[in-house]
Amino acid sequence: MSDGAQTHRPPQVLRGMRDFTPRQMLLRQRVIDILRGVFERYGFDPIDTPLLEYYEVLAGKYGEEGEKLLYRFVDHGGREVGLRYDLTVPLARYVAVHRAELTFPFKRYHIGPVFRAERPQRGRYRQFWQCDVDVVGTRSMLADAEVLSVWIDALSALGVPNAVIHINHRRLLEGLARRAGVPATLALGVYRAIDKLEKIGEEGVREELIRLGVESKAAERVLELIRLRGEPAEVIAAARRALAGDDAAVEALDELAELFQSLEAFGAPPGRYLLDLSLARGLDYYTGPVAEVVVREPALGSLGGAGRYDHLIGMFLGEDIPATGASLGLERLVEVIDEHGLLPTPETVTEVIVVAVEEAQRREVLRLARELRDGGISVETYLGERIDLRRQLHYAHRKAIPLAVIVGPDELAAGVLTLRDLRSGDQERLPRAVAVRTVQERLTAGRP
RNA sequence: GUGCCUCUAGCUCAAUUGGCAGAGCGCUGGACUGUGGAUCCAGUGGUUACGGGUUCGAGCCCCGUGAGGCACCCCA
Repeated sequence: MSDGAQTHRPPQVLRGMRDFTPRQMLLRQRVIDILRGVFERYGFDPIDTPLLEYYEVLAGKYGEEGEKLLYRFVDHGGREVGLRYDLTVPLARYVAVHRAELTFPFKRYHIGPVFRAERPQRGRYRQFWQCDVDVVGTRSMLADAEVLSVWIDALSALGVPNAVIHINHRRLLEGLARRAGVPATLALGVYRAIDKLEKIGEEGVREELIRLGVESKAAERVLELIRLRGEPAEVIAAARRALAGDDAAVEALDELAELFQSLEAFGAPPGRYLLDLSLARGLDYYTGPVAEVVVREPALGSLGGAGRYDHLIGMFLGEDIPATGASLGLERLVEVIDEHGLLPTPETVTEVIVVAVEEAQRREVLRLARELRDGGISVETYLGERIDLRRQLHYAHRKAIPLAVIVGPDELAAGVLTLRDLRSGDQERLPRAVAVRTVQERLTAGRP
C-alpha cells in the first residue's frame, strides 16, 4: 500500500482469476447441484480441506512441470505454504491425518477451487474448480470402473454431447516403451510425444521421437502400438499379441480387461469410452489405469482426468494405501454447457415481485410478500425510494422476473390482486385468498 | 514459463500521412396521472487499460507494466 503513486492501476482482478455475475453463479451452482446428486447416488460423502497447505505437502507430487505452477509463499508466521494444485494430494494428506477414523474403502467427493500459475487461455484459469470422486483403500478394478461410471452418469445428467472417455494404463505404456526398445531414460519424453498423437498426427510423433533420440526402428514399433485404439476387447487382444512375454504389461492388460467388464456391468453405454494406447497423462503420481474425458466442440482439451495412484498416500504415511479417482473441471464443463445452450439459466432467483401502485398499499405489499415466501416462493418488493408502478415494472423487466403482483387502491377495496405475467403480458384478477396457490401454478406453467 | 496479436463510452465498434475523439445499442428523463417489453422526442456519455518517452502536437510512433486471446509447454 506504499508505492501506489507509481503504479496506478484501475481496479482489476488478478490474471487468470475472475468475478462471477449472478447469472454465471446460478449456472455454476446448478452444475454443482447436478454433480453432487450423481456423486451421492453412488454413496460418495463430501469432505473439504483448506486451500492452503504446507508447501512440503504439495512439493514433489506433480513432476517438474507441475511444480513450477505451484503458488508458493511465506506466511506472516514464516511458514512455507502453497495453494492447493488439485484435490488429490490434499485427499492423500487428509487420509494420512484421519486414517484411524475412516472406514475403508473410503469414498469421498470434493468440490472446490484449486490454483495453478499458468498462462490463462479459454477454459484455462489460475483459479478453477475441480469436482472429484475418489475411492481410497482398495486395489479392486471395481473402484476404477465405478469412478468412471460416475463420470458417465455425470456427463449424461448434464447433457454434455459427444464426450468420450479415453482409457489407458500406466504400466501398459511402460511395457510399450520397453517392447519398442526405448531406453528407460527416454520413456517420459516418449509418453509426452505419443500423447500428442491426436494433435500432431503420426508423422509429428515420429519426428518428435527421432528428435528425442529414439531409433527409427523403435519409433516405428511405438507408432504401431499406439495406433491401436477403439473397441476395448479388440485392442486388448491385439495388445496381448504385441506385448506377449512382458509380465507387467500383460498384468496391466488383465486389469484393463477387468475394468472394462465392470464398466459394462455398471451399465455404461459402449460409445462413451474407448481404450486409447496413446493416452499418457502427465501427473507423476499415477500408477495404474488412467483416463481422460474429451469433448470436440468446443475444443477445450480435456474436461477431466482420472487415474489410480497406489503410492501417493504412502508418501505421507510410510505405508501404501491404494486409491483411484476421477476429476472434472467445473469451468470447462460450464463452457461446454454454455456453448451448446444446455441448462438454460434464469437471470435472477426472484420468481415474483409484489408492487404497490401508491404509498398507501405498501403495508399490504409486504404482508402479501410474507405469505408468498411462506408458500416457498422467491419474492421481492421494490426497494427504490419512489413508489411508481412504471418504474417498478421496468425494474422487474430488466431483471427478467417472470411474475408481478400488483396492488392498487381498487384491488385493496375489492379484496383482489392483479397478477401480471411479464413474459406474455397476460394479466388476471384473482381473489386475495388464492394468491399463493395461483402464483405457484403460474410459475410451474411457464416453466419448460 | 517462451513467442505472437489485442486493449477507444456500460456493450459492439469507427476515427485519412501523427492534427478539435465519433456512431449504434444501452442508460436517464419525457410523450403516457394504474402497467415493463414497441414507437417518438430530449439528455447522458471518455484520464483512448496504466505509467513514462519522442513530437509544436500522440488514440495512432517508442519503452515498461497490467489484462485478454492464440500457439508452445502443460493441463481441468
